[in-house]
Amino acid sequence: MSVQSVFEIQRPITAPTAGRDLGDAPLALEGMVSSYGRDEEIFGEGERADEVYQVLSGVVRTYRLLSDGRRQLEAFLYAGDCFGLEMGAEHRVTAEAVGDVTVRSMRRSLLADRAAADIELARKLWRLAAGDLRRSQDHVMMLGRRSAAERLAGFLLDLVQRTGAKALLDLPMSRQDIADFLGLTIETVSRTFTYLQGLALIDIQACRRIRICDAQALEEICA
Amino acid sequence: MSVQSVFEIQRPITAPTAGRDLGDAPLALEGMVSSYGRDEEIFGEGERADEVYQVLSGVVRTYRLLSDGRRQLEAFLYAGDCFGLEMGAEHRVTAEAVGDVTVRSMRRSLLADRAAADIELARKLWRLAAGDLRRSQDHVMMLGRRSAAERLAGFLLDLVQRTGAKALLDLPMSRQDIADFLGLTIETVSRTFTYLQGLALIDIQACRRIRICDAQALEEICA
DNA sequence: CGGCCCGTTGAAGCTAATCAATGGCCGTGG
DNA sequence: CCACGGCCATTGATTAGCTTCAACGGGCCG
Repeated sequence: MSVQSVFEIQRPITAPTAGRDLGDAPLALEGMVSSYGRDEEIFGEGERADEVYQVLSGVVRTYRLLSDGRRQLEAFLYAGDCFGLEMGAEHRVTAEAVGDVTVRSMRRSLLADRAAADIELARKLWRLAAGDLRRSQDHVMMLGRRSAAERLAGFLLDLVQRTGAKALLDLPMSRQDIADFLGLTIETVSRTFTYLQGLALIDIQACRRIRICDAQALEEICA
Repeated sequence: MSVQSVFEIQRPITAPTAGRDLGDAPLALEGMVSSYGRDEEIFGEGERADEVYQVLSGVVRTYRLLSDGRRQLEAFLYAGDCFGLEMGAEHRVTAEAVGDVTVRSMRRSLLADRAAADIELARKLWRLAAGDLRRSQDHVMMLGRRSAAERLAGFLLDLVQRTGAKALLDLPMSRQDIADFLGLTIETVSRTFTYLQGLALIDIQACRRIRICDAQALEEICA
């Protein structure tokens, strides 16, 4: 990890942030900017949660491990997304850079102070938590009693929506990451990619470059 | 559904509510009390989310349906738990009474007004969302790539913790409810109950009355 | 050019789903 | 009080889908 600057000027974050009902500007943290390389840990499960983070560029994954080594990914975070904001004293997940990543971090205590004085900020934090909740609930829907094809189709469509990509999807994450997010094995994910390509719903131009050929059919698969 | 009274005096809710870090009293809504019978709908997915609810007695289930009829339960709500608090205009889940239930409801707009003035209330609402998020994330962990025994063991232990039961668990919900919560079929849930009894970890005194014989072994199963 | 990592593909095994039948509990009515 | 019917849970037999184990391939970097 390398620290690049402290208290830079806030640039508006252009990435889509989940819930948007009342006209609310996306949250922008203020604090120092850091960089992380591929697979580098930003914070670990169980560490003190003193800092809150926001992705500036790249993609971050959060996950928890079971005692036997199985890994469950909780989320992929894109530019604009915040993470590491805990109610308790400790981080409940590990956060790692999927590829090269830059993040802005802010002291949690500072954010709490601001929120105590600024009702608008408090509201934003609430929306943030609610947005994460919504995400997590959608994740539950994706895992319970769904076939591999349903899970992968849903995953791809979610990525399309989040990244604003029209048809050409760049997957920053490995097959293993996808498998651990969807509760499948890497082999099943790979086979399911091939299967969807066989249906002409996607085109695997490279293993991390997917063309969405028939988004509507993918939606139908999601049921 | 039957309305019983309006603006009753608030009684302190004694049920355990998830996160508890700073000394915070549990949230108590103010509003009218209603009763619902078994399987009665409190609100439906897609309806306008004008009211927020808190369970006074009984158990409530929330779920979403897929187009082919599969049902994914999101949560079981016990006394003290709040539900129906949405960011958007519509309810994202359906809420039903598992058995006989009484709830207190409050106009969302009223709650919003209070929260705008009362920073302490706003904080409570945030904690509430954060608690729900934590629950949902635990649910994700329970669904991704876990065996039926792991899921059921985790479910039973979660119930023990939430209800404060020592060893004798009263299950208010049907096997179908459990199956739809855990992403399994009713047959698998039933077989897994039998399997855990075979290991002498539980004793099925009646199909809705379970004695936890070896909580530690159940925890080990959860991995 | 060679090695390594990641992804794909193949074959066999296993877990949970599906299809089907039985059993037990409870409320109703004879 | 007992018989019947309906609902829920359990159990059995079979099937389907995913995992596991294994080998191969292809791209990237030294």
